[in-house]
Amino acid sequence: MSPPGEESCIPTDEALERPSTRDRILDVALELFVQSGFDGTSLRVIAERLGITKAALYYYFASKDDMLMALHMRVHEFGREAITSMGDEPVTLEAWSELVRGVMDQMMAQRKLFLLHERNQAAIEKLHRQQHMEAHEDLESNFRKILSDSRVPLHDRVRMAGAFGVVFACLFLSGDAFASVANEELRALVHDAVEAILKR
Amino acid sequence: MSPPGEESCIPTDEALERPSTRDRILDVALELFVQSGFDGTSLRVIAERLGITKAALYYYFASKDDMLMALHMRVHEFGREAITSMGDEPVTLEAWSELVRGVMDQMMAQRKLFLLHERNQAAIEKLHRQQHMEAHEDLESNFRKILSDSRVPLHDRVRMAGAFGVVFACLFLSGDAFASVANEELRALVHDAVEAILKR
DNA sequence: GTCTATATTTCGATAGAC
DNA sequence: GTCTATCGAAATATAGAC
Repeated sequence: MSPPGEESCIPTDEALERPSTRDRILDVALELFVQSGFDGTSLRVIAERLGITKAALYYYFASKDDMLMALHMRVHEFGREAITSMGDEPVTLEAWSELVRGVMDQMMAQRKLFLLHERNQAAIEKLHRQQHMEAHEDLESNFRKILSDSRVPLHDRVRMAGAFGVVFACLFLSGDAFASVANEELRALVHDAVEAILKR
Repeated sequence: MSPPGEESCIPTDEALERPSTRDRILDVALELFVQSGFDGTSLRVIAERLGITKAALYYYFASKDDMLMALHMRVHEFGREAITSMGDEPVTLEAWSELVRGVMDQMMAQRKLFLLHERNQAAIEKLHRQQHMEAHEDLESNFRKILSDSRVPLHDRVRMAGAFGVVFACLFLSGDAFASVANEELRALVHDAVEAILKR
């Protein structure tokens, strides 16, 4: 009993601790949700890959949706600071360039988490509806809100959306076309392209 | 009996004919697959919205997958000419600009069809696996093949991917942020942004 | 914490009348 | 072409022993 929620990570014995069962479940779930989609992944295969049974999963998660929610929350942490750093004043192209660069770094570091969102939009939106998460403040809704800010010239907003699209296309839409390119080299090339689109 | 396949459209009586039941089914399915995802849409709700029963759907389609496949094929027609127009010689930035412009027009005209693909990648990939569609020649696989062509400088390939991302972000990732903008105005602004990224 | 066993539901699909 | 009725499969989720 007393199923563990999102426990605070108090390192009891230095950096010796292996990932908890809960985290191992989430790692496997993330892998499979990206590969086969949320709906295409049954609890049975998740359990099988972990070497446990379906029922054991329910000790850690109240439902399958709960797993998706836990993974969804992981992404939030990243987007939060980046987005909230922009206040309510109109965004400038220079500030946007800075933001896009930061988001790109996070996307490269947490590739799978962002792929999860790209490939399971329907399932995640369903979650949002069920849990009445109104003022949810996630990355893409804030992204869209900024792009709707009529105080910023339309020309600039299109460039801002486009700059983000450059990153998105190079990291995700391109599949593994750039997989053989070193991270630093790709980062520099993408950043130059972003600059080209945001420069006046 | 004799369930109708993809019939050739011989206009029997001028432009008088209303959409066939088969097409009405596909229209509703497209709407719902985009809204709730393929897996999140049951045949029951499709039938209900059409005012018929589940069983009636099977007169027109052999399976639910068959519906998705029919919609998938609709997109193919668009991408084909655009992609096959580029032969096997290395793509230039100028040719790519032309191609991106054409794809953008098709995306604006057939928005829902492209949304279907963006939001149901997992389901469509599963289709491809089951039907062993190897040399499938669809839009995104050709897109990725071109971006992997090592005869083109990496710098240019990143720009090409980015240019496509600009379109993608402005039309899809931005949601309805640009919904109030006239098509022609948006088209011009996006194209300028694409030019900025493809210009040497 | 993990198991076996089972309840419950929903969905895709089929059979056959009309 | 569309219906009623039903099948069979697979999934999520629960109960309770260990």
